[in-house]
Amino acid sequence: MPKIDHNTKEKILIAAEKVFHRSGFKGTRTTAIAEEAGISRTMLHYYYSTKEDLFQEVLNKTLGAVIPHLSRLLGQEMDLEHWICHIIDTMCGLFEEKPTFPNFVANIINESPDVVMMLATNVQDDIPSKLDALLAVEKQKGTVIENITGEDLILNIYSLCAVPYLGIPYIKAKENRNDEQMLEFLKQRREKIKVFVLHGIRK
Amino acid sequence: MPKIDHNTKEKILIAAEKVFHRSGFKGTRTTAIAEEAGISRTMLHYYYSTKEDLFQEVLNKTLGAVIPHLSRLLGQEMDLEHWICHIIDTMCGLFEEKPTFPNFVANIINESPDVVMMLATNVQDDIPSKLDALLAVEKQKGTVIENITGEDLILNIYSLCAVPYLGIPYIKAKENRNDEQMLEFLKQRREKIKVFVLHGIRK
DNA sequence: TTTATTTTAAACAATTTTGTCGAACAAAAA
DNA sequence: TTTTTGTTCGACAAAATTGTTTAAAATAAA
Repeated sequence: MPKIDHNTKEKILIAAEKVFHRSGFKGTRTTAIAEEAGISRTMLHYYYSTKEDLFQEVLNKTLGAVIPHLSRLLGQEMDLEHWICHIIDTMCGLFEEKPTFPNFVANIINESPDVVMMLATNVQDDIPSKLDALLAVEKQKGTVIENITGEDLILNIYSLCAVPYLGIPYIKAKENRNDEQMLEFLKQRREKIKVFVLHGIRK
Repeated sequence: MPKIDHNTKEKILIAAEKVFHRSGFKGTRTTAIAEEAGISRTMLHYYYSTKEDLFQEVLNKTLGAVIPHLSRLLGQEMDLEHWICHIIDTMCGLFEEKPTFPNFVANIINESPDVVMMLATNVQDDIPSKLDALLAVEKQKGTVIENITGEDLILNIYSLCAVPYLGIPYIKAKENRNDEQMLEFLKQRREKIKVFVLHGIRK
């Protein structure tokens, strides 16, 4: 039995992920995906019947990639300060692996109300509530400000980590950075975010 | 001389702004703009010859709306702390006026390399450098952390202010907020950002 | 070699999206 | 009133996009 060339199918999925993430569903042309993958548009329909199907695969793959990061995050016991650093490392690690992820999230939020509803009802509140618990400990010790919740905190962290990835083309153009310099910028930024957040909640 | 119905033309531009901001150029259908404006698609071509033209008008209008905010911002002398609060109020005020603005910025950055180049070379560095100057004063006094630049700071502020607007549909769905509750959330968030940022740079 | 699978190119149809045209209509000017 | 100018709509043409089909290679397994 002749084997299937998973390589091409995989190439298409990777290209589709890139293009769908950047441009949303309506904004992408299947031609753009084929070009990105370096194959003919016929091949695209050979492995994935329609644009909708391919998008669904991308959606599954992308959301699936978040799960292991989440469980690794939740499976460890430490104090607030260390856990915040842990969250920032995990989040930036995910974005380094999938730099288009923040774009994808922004796009589906504004394009697919059904997916948003699914996420809003299904996504675990584990992280905000764990943060609330750790915050409560520190508040009693008087080491952190009162007027902040776990939800505020995770929103702050997501904001700080995600925006640089939303603006990569701009940040590169602004200072004429090449890919290597961009990575260095993001590496430094991760550490700066840690300092900023830890100070930001300190009383 | 018969008068022109500026009302319809304006309605189209407002609708186009909304749709282009949310979906980018490739992602928007002129039908969606016409529906949003409550007029027929023919009217759209009557006032604006092509989709490209209309997008250009939206681009001009949107970028034009930023100028007064910027000049109001730069025209005042105050210390670091007050100026940071001033920036946050100005930025959130702009986003309140144009809630789709952060989306628009994210879209053109990933869709229009030419606009990005134009912005990257033309946009004033007034704000980062003014922040640098104010930071230098405070660093000498020893009241703020050393390892932060004006660029870091403005990126932090933009991140914190913009992301909630990128995620409005999600934030509304998550807690079943209506429009009024959403406004209240954003109002409170503005104040929380001020506290967070001021603490975040404090030594 | 023979066979089955993968790949491409080209042509094609179907659908969606964009843009145009002409007739009808309204309102102001003559 | 008639004419002119500006506005609106429906029908239509043109272009772009998606998806299918065919034939012909290239490739890998039997």
